Amino acid sequence: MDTRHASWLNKFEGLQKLPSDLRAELEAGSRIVTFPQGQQIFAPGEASGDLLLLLEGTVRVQQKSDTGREVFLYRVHAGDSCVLSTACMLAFEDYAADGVAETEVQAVAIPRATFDMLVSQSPMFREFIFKAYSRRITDLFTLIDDIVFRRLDVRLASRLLELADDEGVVHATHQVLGTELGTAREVISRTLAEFQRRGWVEQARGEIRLVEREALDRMVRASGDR
Amino acid sequence: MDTRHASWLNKFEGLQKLPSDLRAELEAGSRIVTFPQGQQIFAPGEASGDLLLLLEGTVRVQQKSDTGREVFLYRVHAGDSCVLSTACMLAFEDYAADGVAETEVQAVAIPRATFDMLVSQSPMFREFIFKAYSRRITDLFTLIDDIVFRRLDVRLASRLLELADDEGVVHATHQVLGTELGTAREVISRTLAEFQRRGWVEQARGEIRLVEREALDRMVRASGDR
DNA sequence: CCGGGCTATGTGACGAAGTCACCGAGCTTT
DNA sequence: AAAGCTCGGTGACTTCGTCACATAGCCCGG
Repeated sequence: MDTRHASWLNKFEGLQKLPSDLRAELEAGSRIVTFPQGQQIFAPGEASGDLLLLLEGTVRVQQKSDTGREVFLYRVHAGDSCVLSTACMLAFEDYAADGVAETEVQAVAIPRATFDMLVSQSPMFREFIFKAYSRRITDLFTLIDDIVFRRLDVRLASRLLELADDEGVVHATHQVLGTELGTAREVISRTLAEFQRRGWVEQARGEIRLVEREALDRMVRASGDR
Repeated sequence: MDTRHASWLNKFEGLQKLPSDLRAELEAGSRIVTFPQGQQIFAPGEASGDLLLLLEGTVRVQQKSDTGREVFLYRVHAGDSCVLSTACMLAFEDYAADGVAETEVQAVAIPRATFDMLVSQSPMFREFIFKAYSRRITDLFTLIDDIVFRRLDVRLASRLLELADDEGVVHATHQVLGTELGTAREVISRTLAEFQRRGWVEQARGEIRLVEREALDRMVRASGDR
């Protein structure tokens, strides 16, 4: 292994301190893959067989309902591992979630054999994996909590702040925001109209400019933070 | 190890075929514990340090919200492992879920050291654990799907059928059903009143008698099953 | 540069669900 | 039997989801 180049391993906090023999094996026993934007990365049917660690880009994981609507579940960022693909790997029964590349995605694909080897040999790697699982589970807990208890305007305000770019502009249609929050487009339209009326945002087709971040922030803050 | 008595290992489908040396180690390196009904089994603060496998009884896992209300997340049955306790084990940051013994509970407590040993030595045990994680995650997916998309009357009907005993009686207060479904007591009261008006159930303090299981069943069936 | 045809957004009416305030009815305790 | 609790019932109101349909911005071929 070439030790001059910055190994992708350094992107993953839990893996940086792996003993060097395992690092080498991991690098040798995996490969780097890329997906174009919009590509379906995993789906109920097709078991990929690899564990994916994201280097670049984001993957959105969402649930298709029978009724055709979709709920956003969580987002996998660079530096995260996509543990749901291990569920795929184990060919675990019926689940309706699928993962889509939101941007172009670069990831490390660790095949089952390498994965098994590492899990058995390295307590550190195990911890990495288990932490990833726990994190997903706790994320889902807070999502449920949000859906059940928090008001929609607060959730929307909070999400807008998250999604805004450096200029304070969110590039997303009302429809997209709707599925992100598990609600209907109309509700988003109405809520945004209200924000606009208060002078907090300005809207154009496909984008929302945050004019008064502070106001949005205050709204979020006023209801149990997060 | 005494091989005449039925080992608790046989209660767990994924563990029955463990090689006998590992079986022995597992039995030796773990202990059986019991909790009285109502006992808190794990909570955000206290990391128990053990992985629990349930032999008898049920544990309800729920999320406390800041506002004081609670959401039911899932139920751990006999034969399941309580993987969230591994999250505890790893002392994983902030999560607000806690586990309570619904009945008297008997479980196997596997300490961290034994757990580590088994994970590293047995692919079968690994699969057992990973499947347990995946199962929890997919359960949470369907819970979210339910909360977002299914009508409350359908969810209630379905839950009543699940919770009914052999005589078709559900022993639970409206409040309890409310938190099970992540909704308010009043809503449950109203919905049950409607069921009663239709002659599907009869109510007494703290119990609901299902008179027309078929009707409830039909209602569930009529909306995308499950 | 004009007019389809697409996609994004606006709106009103209504139904379903959650919230609040308060009441009364049953069980328990003393 | 009275006090005190838990459980359940009810009306008024708000928020949210759904449906149907209108309008507005955008792209593209002619």
